[in-house]
Amino acid sequence: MGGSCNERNFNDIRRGPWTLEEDNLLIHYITCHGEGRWNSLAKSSGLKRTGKSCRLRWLNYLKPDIKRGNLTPQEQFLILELHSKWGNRWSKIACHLPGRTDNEIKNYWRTRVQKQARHLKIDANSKRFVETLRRFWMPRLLEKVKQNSSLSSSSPSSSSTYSTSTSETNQNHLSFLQVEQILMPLPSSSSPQPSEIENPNSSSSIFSSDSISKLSESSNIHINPNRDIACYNSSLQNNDCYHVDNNNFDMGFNHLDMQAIGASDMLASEVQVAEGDWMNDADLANTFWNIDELWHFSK
DNA sequence: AATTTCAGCAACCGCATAACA
DNA sequence: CTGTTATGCGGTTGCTGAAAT
Repeated sequence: MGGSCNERNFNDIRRGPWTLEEDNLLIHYITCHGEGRWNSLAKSSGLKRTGKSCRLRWLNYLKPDIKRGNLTPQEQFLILELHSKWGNRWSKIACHLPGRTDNEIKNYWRTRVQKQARHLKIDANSKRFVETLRRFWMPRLLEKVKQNSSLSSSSPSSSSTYSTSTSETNQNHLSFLQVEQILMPLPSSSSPQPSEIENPNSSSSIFSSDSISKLSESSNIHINPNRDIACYNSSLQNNDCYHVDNNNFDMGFNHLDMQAIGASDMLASEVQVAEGDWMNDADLANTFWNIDELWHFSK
C-alpha cells in the first residue's frame, strides 16, 4: 500500500496545483494508452506525480465529459434529495449527475448546504434540517426549474434544449415537467416511513426509490403533481416578495423573503403536519427568524 | 490603496476494499 | 489462505481570488 512513495524519491514527487504542461502530458498519455493502471501511468508518462494524483486530476478535472460551471437547479435538487437518502455517499450521488464529480458534489454540500445549516443553527445531518430543505429549499429549486424551463421553451434559440441529449451543456437541463413527473404523491402523513429510508441514519425522502434515477435519466413517467409544490406555488402567487433569479442557480434560500414564509399559515401548518415533533417546539418562530437571517448572511 | 477575512474549490491524505500473485 | 498492490472513497487541508474593512 502506498508504494508510490517507497519506489520513488519523495523529493521527486511534485505536489500542489497542476501546470498546463502536466495536464497536457496526462491528457496525451491517456489519449494514447487509455486510463487506469495509474501508478504505471505516472511513471511512464514522465509526470513527477503519484498515480493517485494523476487519477484524481483526470477524473475531477481533465476528463472530457466533465461539466464545468454552476450546478443547475435540477442538479442541486438531485443532490439534496439523494443526500437525504444516502448521506455522504458522494460517488453514489455523483453517478446520478452525469459530468459531475463526487468532489464537486461534496464541495457543494460543504460550502453551500452546510453553510445554510450553520446559519439556521441546525445540524446539517439532522432530520430537522432535511425537513427544512424539503419544505422550503427543494420546492424553491423546482420553481427555478420551472422558470428555467418556461424560458427555454419560449426561446427559439433554446428550443432544442431537451431533445439534444448529446449536448454536454444541456445534458442535465431537464424541463420542469420532467422533474415534476418523477415526483410521487405524498403519503397521507409526510413523516418519513422507516421502510423508505435506505440509510437508517439519514432522514426522509419524499420520493420513491427509483424516482431519482428517473429524474436523472429523464424517462417517461405519468404526471403526479406534488402537493408541496402546489402549495408552495400558491403561496408564491400571493406574495410579491418572492422573486426568481434565473441567471443565478445558487441557493434559492438567499432570495426568499422569510417574513413572507413566516406569515404563511399554510406553510407553517404544512410543516407542523410533516414534522410534529420539532415544529411543536416553542422555537418554531425563532427558527423562521433564523432562516430570515440566513437570507441576509448568505452570499 | 493596503490589509484582512472569507468562500469556493482543487488537491492531498488515510482508510477500506478489490484484485492479484 | 495470505500478503501485496492498485484503486476508489470520503474527510480534510490549503491556496486563490473576491469582498469587506
